[in-house]
Amino acid sequence: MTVQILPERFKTEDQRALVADLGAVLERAPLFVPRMPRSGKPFSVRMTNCGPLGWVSDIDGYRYQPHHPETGAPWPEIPQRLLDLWHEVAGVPVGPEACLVNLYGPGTKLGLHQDRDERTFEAPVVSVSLGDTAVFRIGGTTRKAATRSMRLASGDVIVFGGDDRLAYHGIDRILSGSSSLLPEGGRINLTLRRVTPF
DNA sequence: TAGTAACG
DNA sequence: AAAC
Repeated sequence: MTVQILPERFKTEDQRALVADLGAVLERAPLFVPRMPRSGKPFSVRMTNCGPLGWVSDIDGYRYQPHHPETGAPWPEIPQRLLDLWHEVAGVPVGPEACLVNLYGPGTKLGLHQDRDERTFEAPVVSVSLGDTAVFRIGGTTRKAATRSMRLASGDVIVFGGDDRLAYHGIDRILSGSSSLLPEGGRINLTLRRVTPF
């Protein structure tokens, strides 16, 4: 098992500081609704990004690009405390290039998927949970592999590395009202990724 | 197949 | 009815 869980890696004070950092990101890079390739069906999660590259999905497919799909502006910088986290836990001599910001409200789900649009899988994916607890599902590296459910609470960090870098995972449900961290409620997930080889 | 719906 |  190379999925590493760091429970409550961020205490309340640092979680609040992260939320403030994200407020600045959201001002410059508004949330957008991703859509499924081909069908154009909308996701229930809303997204934005920070970093040199951002992950987007629309009718043309999944990809990383350097600009916001609606404003055309470059993504804002990744907040320093997230860069610090990466350098502490990722175990690679380079920084992350993308930080996907996912906002989950009540009823938001994200189906089982792999993070596989990067051009390198050498670096792990580092994920931070903030706000309401999520019912998270994780499986193996094939769709048929058994899955298990676990809860992710505010401040928890997961590192997907090694054999589990390509593990299928998703969000079954958000436990609304389980945290008071976010003024509007809901959950934010931050996903730090290296996109290009190093 | 990062989506949905129907079924048991 | 919700979860799977």
